[in-house]
Amino acid sequence: MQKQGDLKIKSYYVKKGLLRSYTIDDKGKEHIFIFAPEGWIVSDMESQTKGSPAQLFIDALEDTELEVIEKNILDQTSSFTSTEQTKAHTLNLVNRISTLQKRVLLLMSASAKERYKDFLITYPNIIQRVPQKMVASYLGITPEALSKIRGEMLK
Amino acid sequence: MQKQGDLKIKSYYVKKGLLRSYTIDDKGKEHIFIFAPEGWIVSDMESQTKGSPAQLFIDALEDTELEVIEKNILDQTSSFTSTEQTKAHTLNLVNRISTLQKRVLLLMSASAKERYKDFLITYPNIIQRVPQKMVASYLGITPEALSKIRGEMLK
DNA sequence: TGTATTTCTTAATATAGATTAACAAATAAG
DNA sequence: CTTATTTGTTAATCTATATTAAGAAATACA
Repeated sequence: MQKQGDLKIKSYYVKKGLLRSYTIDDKGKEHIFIFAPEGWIVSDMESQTKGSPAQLFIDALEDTELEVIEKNILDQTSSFTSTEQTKAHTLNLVNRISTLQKRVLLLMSASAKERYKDFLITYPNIIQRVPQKMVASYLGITPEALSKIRGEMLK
Repeated sequence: MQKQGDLKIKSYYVKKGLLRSYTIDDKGKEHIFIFAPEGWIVSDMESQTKGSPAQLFIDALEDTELEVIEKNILDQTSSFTSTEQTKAHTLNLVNRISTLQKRVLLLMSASAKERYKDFLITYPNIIQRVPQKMVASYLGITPEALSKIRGEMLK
């Protein structure tokens, strides 16, 4: 009984609080993939398939209450999951792909200011809750650059 | 019988040839998400869930032979799919997420030259098969910038 | 409380990559 | 073939963002 292709995916529903999921690059710099405030779902996913595309970390930026909504869907040992669960799960993955694709597109085609505006729409009233340097880390720019952009936008 | 959450996902195995999947941004510029040479799998996915994150196009850069490997997994009408198929499908999605995440990370943390090197590793011997301007489009830089980078790398 | 540490702002300078332009090389089309 | 169109190169200039630095504001800490 081989274990190849074994996948661990856990998804959490954020009932209260705020999470971030991020990586650390070669140079030791943090890069935030998503923020997850109330109502969002985060997946803690780790694929053994390819050479690991840098580990993902998740941590709480506020006191947070979570609810585990699915677990180890593809685990070879514990086999049975309902179709409903599978559907919900797949929907999750597809949404995640959409989000990431949009992110790639924005990084390739939009200026830092445009990306910041998109951030404000994607995460309304989160700006008050996270330090600006983390927003910068999400946007892929330096805190200084973000500060300047915000300054410009006040006119 | 409602249709909410209806998802269409088709995946193709590339037996021969070469595909590209790309978007067109507001400014009319093309941005390539992935190349798919022999042995790769492309998903033509369209989620009705959120405000469409820009349509994805797929087309062939060479005469290409495809094999449909899964279809409409979550289609509400045709319900039955084997667990095996579901697993393969999920694996697909997860791989796609890994790839996209790596892409986001590279766009945020690496220079154009570093991304180009990564491209060469990810797609060995594809450079001969696609026009340079498409590689540039994949990297998120201009053809001029890529030309310059290639020039520098020859020393 | 006051002091230390972290975060944010502002400004000067540096740099990667965009833009523009002109030309060369390759490919397509008559 | 000959010409027209697309693709790639090179170089000059411009611009967005990084880097560095120093001070201000906020937060944590003793």
